[in-house]
Amino acid sequence: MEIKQAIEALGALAQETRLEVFRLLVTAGPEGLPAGEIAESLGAPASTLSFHLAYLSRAGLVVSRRESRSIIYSANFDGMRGLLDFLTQDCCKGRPEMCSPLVEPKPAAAARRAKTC
Amino acid sequence: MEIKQAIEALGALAQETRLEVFRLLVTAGPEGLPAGEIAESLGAPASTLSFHLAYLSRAGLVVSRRESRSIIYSANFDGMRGLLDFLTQDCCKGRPEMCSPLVEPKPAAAARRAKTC
DNA sequence: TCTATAATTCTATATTTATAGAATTATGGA
DNA sequence: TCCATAATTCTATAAATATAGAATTATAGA
Repeated sequence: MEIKQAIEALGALAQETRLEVFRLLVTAGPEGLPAGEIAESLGAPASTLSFHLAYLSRAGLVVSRRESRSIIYSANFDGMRGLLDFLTQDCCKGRPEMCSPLVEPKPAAAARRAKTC
Repeated sequence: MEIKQAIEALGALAQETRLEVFRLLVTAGPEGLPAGEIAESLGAPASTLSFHLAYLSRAGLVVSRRESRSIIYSANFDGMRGLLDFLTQDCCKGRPEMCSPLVEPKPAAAARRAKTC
């Protein structure tokens, strides 16, 4: 991921409503949620949400698809992974020891990671 | 890291000059760089840089110390790690498989991570 | 103490972002 | 085709951010 793209993604998440939308979509998984449901869930007007969803979409953090009259939004995990990679490599540039272990919230995480090693 | 703090850190990095400052400070390491050198290095006026450095500082991504007449800024790796943890846990909430392996740039990284497992 | 240096804070201005009602577009069913 | 629903785009306005010169503060050396 290049720097311009990273800045766009960072800016997309640097706002309360959008970060909440993203979190909501992450928990919703690949099935996603229709725009209206997201707006209702956050208690914001449809036009405001539409603005934020477009922002997240431009940033590559969510994707959308039409399904009958609804437009379904879902988290773009590849996009998020791209951002995390950018930050990690940026942060660790030349000094990898300073940013790892990246996550160690509870034993389960360590076990999970052990699998991939 | 809580959500307000994460938004501040994301916002701090979501701007070209500040992201460049942070990258510069990461490569500079714990010794850091004086404010003037950072400004000169980026070709921006001192007052502009001061504004951005204060922003990064508020966000917990850099720290400063006075050294004679200079003020030395350095990357706060703990702060950055906090942000990465927040994002990773947020992104992976309920579906950890979607965001790992987080980094796999070259064999060295895998070896490095293997040590921590 | 006086002067030069390093940086910040003050101030004004320009730019970008956010909010939300009104108007518009797209879809599906009667 | 006509109507209701789901969303977006348009528009205006408010709020936050970014830029940079001028003034101020802090430190060190002569």
